[in-house]
Amino acid sequence: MSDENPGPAGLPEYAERVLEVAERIPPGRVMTYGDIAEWLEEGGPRQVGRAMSLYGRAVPWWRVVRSDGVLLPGAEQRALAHYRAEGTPLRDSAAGPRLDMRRARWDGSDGGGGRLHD
DNA sequence: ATAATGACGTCGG
DNA sequence: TCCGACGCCATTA
Repeated sequence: MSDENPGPAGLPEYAERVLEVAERIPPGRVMTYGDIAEWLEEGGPRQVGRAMSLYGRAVPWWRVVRSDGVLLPGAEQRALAHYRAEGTPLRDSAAGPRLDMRRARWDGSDGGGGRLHD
């Protein structure tokens, strides 16, 4: 049987962990698919992306982004509105606004002294 | 079992 | 900066 091991919330355990991290990302900051995978020490960027596409609608999905800072295809306007509202660092490129990963990327550590950037 | 697909990532040109 | 080729890995066809 194609078992998915649904957790208490009714979704696969792995997806549940991904969503848990996504909810942890502070406003104005973002995390990449790859970073979340490493942080979980399980799966890879594509698995995180899959989990988000299937179950991520209930969490701040706009804070989970690609490493190159490209806005989520198909939801660019929605994402942009959130970024502006949260003050997420953006960058202007010829093709349009992109995330300024250098400043927006969050490593998973809380602000309490554990910041590695900036 | 093999091939194609996807909310990815890195590298070379 | 932009674009294509490859690598990666679970799911689908």
